[in-house]
Amino acid sequence: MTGIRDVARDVEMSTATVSRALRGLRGVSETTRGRVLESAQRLGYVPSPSAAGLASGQTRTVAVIVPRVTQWFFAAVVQGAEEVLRERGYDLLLYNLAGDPSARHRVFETSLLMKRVDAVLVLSLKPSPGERDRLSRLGRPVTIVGADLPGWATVRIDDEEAATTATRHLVDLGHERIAYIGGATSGVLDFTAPSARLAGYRRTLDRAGLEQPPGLEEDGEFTAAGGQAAALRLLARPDRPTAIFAASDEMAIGALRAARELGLRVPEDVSVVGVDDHEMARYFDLTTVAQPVHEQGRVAATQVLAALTDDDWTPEQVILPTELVVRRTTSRPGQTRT
Amino acid sequence: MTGIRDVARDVEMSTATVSRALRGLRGVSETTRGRVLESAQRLGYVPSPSAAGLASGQTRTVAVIVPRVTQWFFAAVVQGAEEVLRERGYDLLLYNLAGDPSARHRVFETSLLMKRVDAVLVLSLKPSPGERDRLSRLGRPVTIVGADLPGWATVRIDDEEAATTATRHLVDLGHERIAYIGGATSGVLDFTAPSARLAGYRRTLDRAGLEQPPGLEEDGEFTAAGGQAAALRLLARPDRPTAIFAASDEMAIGALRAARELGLRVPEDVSVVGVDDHEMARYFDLTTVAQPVHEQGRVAATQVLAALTDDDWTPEQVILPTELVVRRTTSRPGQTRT
DNA sequence: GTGAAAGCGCTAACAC
DNA sequence: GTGTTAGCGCTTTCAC
Repeated sequence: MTGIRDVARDVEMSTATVSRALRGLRGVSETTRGRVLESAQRLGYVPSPSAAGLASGQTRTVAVIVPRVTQWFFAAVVQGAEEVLRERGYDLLLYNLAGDPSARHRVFETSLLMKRVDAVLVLSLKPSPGERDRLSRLGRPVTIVGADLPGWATVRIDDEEAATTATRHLVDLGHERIAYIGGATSGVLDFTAPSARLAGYRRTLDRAGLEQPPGLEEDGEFTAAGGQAAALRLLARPDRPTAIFAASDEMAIGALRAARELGLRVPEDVSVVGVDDHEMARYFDLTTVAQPVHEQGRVAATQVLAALTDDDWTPEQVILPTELVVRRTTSRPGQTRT
Repeated sequence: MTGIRDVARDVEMSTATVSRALRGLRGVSETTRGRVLESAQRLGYVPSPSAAGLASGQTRTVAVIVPRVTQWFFAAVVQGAEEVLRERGYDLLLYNLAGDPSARHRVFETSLLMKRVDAVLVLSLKPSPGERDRLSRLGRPVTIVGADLPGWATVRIDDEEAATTATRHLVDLGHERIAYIGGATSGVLDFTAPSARLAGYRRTLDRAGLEQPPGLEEDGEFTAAGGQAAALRLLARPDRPTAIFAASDEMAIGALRAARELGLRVPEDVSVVGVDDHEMARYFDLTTVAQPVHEQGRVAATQVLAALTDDDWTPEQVILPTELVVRRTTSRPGQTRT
């Protein structure tokens, strides 16, 4: 296993110079650098991250904590982050919280990340005060995607605005009985989206002067199955809503299925709009409020890397734009789309 | 930053004993272990993976190389692998090949993985001879998911059988013009699935004594968009097929959309069957051949960990079962499902 | 622009 | 059951 000493011996230089040359530091003559690079290449030298990490205190690794990789949204954010990390020579350590209830505690409460990574990306989780405390004790840059947490570096969309856009779209079409499918607005799973989207929905109905009969807000757990169950309850009501705003495309897709099961036509009998622009949304002809998913990952990664490099870096809150994408699951009440 | 020496000093023992106690090695009295654990806890000791890695030559990290995390199939395999790795205290380093054409080369051809990870999981990629050479030179356990590579540890389904199941389902329903949507069977992207599934399709038609008019096999690139384009070509033919077997659910979903665009009813005008049982398949009512995705990840991870632990380990080829899931996109030609 | 030397924080071999 | 002693393979002062 050729090490840096072998290269040093080969070019008849000290390991210090070889190390500097290999890492592209200044203070090495171009001739030397050239010879070192050639030698390293020829000898098949591969640096040891453990040794470099131990000596320098930097691991060139970033932890990405994700609730559930199998959800397209998270996978897409991870992919965006991976791209920029890889570009800059950083590795991505994946912490998937799904499937193990104790995982969240292990990752956040024990400080196992401390000597393991240079920075942390947290996706769609709003750390509790205790968890925030731990995170800051890490003494490492942290960026949170999809949550609103003043004082922390965050990347997200304006969830309330997204919900407003979706709801207003339904209002503008002439709907008056508009139901909402969302998720729990409290508990450990409260990232920002559930409450902010609910708020946007309510406010928009308010502004439109629409009454909000009780029972038109259901919990769909941000999954397709949950959305289906929620929609089944909503659509079975005597005062059936003519439109449903689901706070995520996956729940909206579940709602579409519920409608079909009940023999209801979409959009003639019920309009459905979601949020995300999930990769499958277009195959369902789903009207939705698109958000830049991949881009959020890129921005978040760029952010922590900047924090690692710049001395005078301060946490920034980035808000990315959303856009209504009208497809074929929404129309005026009782009408086919024109 | 408290290190192992602080703990050693605290319990008045050597760092060697503390190290042994912390790692649960035998040869430490229970009393000592107890005191060490308590002390470590109290002092907030966190081990340094870099130091441990340097000293032991083990990183307790496994690389997972995936073509594209945003594809549900890969994300699900990753999730399965992550679960068992995490259980056993291993970290997962994600290498996503999508989005960077040079990534594959960098990961396989340079030996950057060598001192970085203890083992490697490769998903749905069939390494070229050169890449295989590099991989074995790593001197680390490697398991390949979704490819058939004698001599290597692999986990997969019987792709030819899966294709046979799907095709025979269509034959049994009475279809005679059955088209196929698959992917390139050569080039760097040739994992086993494309060619094996094509073979299964052809063989089944043969056995059924069905002629295979040319032009009924199309490339859908294993994506929904590709499947849609392929189906558009197939369904525009004068001798329109009455059924389509798509080698992945994502392509099948694209085919469903193509049918809808052309005003064709599914399954009355055209039946469609896929492979995978994608999480969205049931929302499309898609008939498919289900494979245990998550489980393949678990088995693969279990395999490399076994290789790491057992001295007398030999590469094993694991084949997991598939199962036909009949939903509503297939029927007798010209008929609604009964 | 380059080198010498001192670690980084652990683990492992061997001694007792 | 526990301690001593060498490193693991780099990076980083501090000299020159």
